[in-house]
Amino acid sequence: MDVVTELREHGIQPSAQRVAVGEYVLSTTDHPSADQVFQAVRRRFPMVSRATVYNTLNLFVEKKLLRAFVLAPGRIVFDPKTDSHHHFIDERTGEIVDVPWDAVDVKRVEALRGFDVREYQVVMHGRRTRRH
Amino acid sequence: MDVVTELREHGIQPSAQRVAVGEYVLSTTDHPSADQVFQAVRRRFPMVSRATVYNTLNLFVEKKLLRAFVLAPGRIVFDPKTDSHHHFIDERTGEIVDVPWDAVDVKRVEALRGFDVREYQVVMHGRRTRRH
DNA sequence: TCGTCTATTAGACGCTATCTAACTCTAGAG
DNA sequence: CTCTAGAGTTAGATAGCGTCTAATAGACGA
Repeated sequence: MDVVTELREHGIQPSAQRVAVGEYVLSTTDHPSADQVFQAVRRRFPMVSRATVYNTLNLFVEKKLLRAFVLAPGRIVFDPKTDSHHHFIDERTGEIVDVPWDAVDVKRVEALRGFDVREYQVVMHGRRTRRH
Repeated sequence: MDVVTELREHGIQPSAQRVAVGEYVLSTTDHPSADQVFQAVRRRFPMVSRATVYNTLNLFVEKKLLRAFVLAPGRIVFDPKTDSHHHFIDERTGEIVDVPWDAVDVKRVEALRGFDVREYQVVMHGRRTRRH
């Protein structure tokens, strides 16, 4: 889908900078950090400022175009997959891989006493044995 | 168990500072950040330095007295429970609560193709409906 | 006691993210 | 079309967290 349309559908005014950020971050599977997004966007639009990229990413998260995922201290990474899925983190490379929701069975989360669980995911650590 | 003994059993030379850090962090269920540990320890030992607290926490993690979790932005959180368990994060207060391993069923993680999963946990977000 | 290795310290540093104040742009009213 | 208010962007300052450095202090065996 067109990025401009996608922004409008989520109630976001599509400025040039927002489209530039969106074109990069909404089509990657790399789980980039905010600064990686900043560097990537600046390659095409050298006048874009750090503040705008951070503002835009936070806006996208607020408007549910992106999800933020906390990987390491001081490092939030962004994920354009807004449907539920799990994450696997390679302990050697730090690489983050999406794991399909159905690949793992999780039961009884909803029945937890004393908690109203709105969302959850399984976070796995280990080593990748082969590419997909 | 005595903190001094616990340190020795994990191959850690028990200095005064390490015992002070250990007495606080090994007996709390609060999931404190490194800086919270620093503030708490400094209340009792005002001469202790930030670097020592950070060094000590990293040493404890390395020696498996603690586990470090990155669950909230910009915050490593330390957890003296070294047995497997899950985590629930209250989206209003940021409070982190341990969830017993058996409270949730997770199946098929070991069978994931292409991944050697060494450890995993379920991270839940939502609202707490009552105290335990 | 001496010497060496370990531990601690204050402060500097680096990185990430947010804030500030000035500016530029845009959309809508008239 | 012009004007204006609000939205968006900007560079740079600032804040928070964690690590590093160089010097000092302490512990332990010979």
